[in-house]
Amino acid sequence: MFRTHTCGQLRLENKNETVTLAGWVQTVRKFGSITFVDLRDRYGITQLLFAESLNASLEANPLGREYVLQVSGTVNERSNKNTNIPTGEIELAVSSFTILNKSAVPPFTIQDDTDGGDDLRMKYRYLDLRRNAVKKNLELRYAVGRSTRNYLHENNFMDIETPFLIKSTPEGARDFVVPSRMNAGQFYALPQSPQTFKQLLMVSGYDRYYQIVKCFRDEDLRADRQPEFTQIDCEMCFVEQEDILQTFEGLVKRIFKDVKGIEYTEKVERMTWENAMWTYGNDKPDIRFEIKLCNLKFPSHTFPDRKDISSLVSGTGFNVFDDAESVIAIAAPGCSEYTRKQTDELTEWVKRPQVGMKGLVFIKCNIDGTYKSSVDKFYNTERLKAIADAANAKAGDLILIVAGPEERTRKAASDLRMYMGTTLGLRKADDYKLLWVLDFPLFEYAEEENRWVARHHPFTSPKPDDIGNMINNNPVIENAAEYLKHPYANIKANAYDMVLNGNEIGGGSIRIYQKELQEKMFAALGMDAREQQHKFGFLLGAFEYGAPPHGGIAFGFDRLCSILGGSESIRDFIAFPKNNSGRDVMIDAPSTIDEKQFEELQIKLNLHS
RNA sequence: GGAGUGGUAGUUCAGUUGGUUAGAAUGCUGCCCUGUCACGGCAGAGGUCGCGGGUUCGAGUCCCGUCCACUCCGCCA
Repeated sequence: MFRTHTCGQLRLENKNETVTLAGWVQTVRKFGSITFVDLRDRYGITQLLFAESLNASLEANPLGREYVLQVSGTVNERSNKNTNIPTGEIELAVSSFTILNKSAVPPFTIQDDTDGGDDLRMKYRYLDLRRNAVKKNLELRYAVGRSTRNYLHENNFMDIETPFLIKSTPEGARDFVVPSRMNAGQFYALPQSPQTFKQLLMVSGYDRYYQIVKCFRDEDLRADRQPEFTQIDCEMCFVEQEDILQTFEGLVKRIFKDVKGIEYTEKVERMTWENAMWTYGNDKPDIRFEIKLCNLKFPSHTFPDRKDISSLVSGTGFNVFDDAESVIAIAAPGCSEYTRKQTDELTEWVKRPQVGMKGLVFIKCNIDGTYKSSVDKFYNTERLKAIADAANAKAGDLILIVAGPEERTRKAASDLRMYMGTTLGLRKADDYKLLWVLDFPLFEYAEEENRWVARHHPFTSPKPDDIGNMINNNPVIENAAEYLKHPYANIKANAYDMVLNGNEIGGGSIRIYQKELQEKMFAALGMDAREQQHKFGFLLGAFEYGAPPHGGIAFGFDRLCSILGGSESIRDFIAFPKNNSGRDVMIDAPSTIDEKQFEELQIKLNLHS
């Protein structure tokens, strides 16, 4: 045995015991003839005392940061205790030591507050992982995983592995492909998710399946996206939407309890997709704060059931509003005293290319009940008051109004809402609000191809009421300009997303399990019978043999961990993440391969440029 | 595919209007120090200013190109 205890273990009650520790040198503090060394392992830090008797030995074998050390000695009570660390009441008076391995000087400090930048930390990830801050994140990830497995196991879910080398499918994200040597000229794809396999497991009667599993999507990355990421993937049969919502609210609540010690007792809110878009301009709204959108003007075909109040802003000669497809306001609480500088900053913010607004209109609802707006020329007090009332603004609030094309304006209003929420400190880190978003549209219109694409995926069932509508109508879009009038535009999906503090943490649907409906769906997505057989013959075949009603959900494991860990970036919660360009800068992947490998695969490169 | 920001010592950064020898902190090395725990003190080493080209008497600084990183848009069923 290299050690009798860990570096986080010894306490005052171990006083006078003879022990052996092994670990890494965190710091060396030399005081002439005595030397203090902090020894670190996964469990903590223990201070070592090298007394005068070891001086010569230390000079012969000097210690540096990150040297691997084995030390034996006696546990002493410290004369000066350190209350900042759990082992701070004791120290190990070293009687003998062995340098198990030396270390080069690390390129950055291995501390909670490292001086290393992201790039460097990624390149030396094995050093970064020694840091307490990163270790805590991986521990949290492990805890989330354990909690998940415990809950699902207790609820009769069965962990079943599914293959990674599968078949490329047309819909959805770009596949990572893997050439097959034994089947020259043919390719596997890595799964974007185990979707079809888990459905087949339902057909096989494994009525509750789960897996914490890697998924692969070859798309451009973001701070919160990785080319390979992990999902908590689940499927159940003989269930309706309500059963799934209940089961997986339970899972998330359990994770809160196990990992964060939070009893989430309140009811999980629910909202239709239409209502989310109307009220928050976003299909994953952060409902921790009250600010809501006021739809002063909107296209009637987008929200056919909503009341038109555009007369409040139209017809005063203010062209920006008169000509806009949509005009949306939010009331920022307590901001009526904003200075010119502050409002200018907000204007600049919405004019950035990412937001893309031409400008921002302000109405200050002064404490004294008067109004002051940047468009006083066009709007009298009466109108301003009417707008303020519609926006639910109180005295002391600042109304921000954006105008322009519907989609962009709605997104800008939502972005602005989130920005103000953050700026005003309304998005509190320790506040968690769960939300189900329901009744998504089943289809989206793909302009380039003039056809429907599945918003969720092609296995999602329409709402029961919409099945007839789907079966009995021709999916072909005759008039591209009026695709919104096509019966398919209004079909709702039996799908649901779970949203936590403005993040989509999971999503799923009740699946199609009837062969005919599945064929209709594929046809709606532009697949003829031949292509359907080629791509999904196995699934259609399975549906001929007693497929049960089923549905499921998948949670983004990395993102869930990052939210629970209070971080923006999922990279902090992945042991070996990839950078923005999908590179692993530590092992330098992807890389070229040997000519021999190309020959075996019978593949030739044909690089552009 | 598009937009923006950045790249200067091992590391994190500063660097004025284009002007003498490019700085700070930290880390590193050496010496001193018996109670530190962000130890302290003294001394020292350490630079292809991402790369290429241009403007200029003179470029870390201005211009063009390029590479890399990050953030966002498109994309991510």
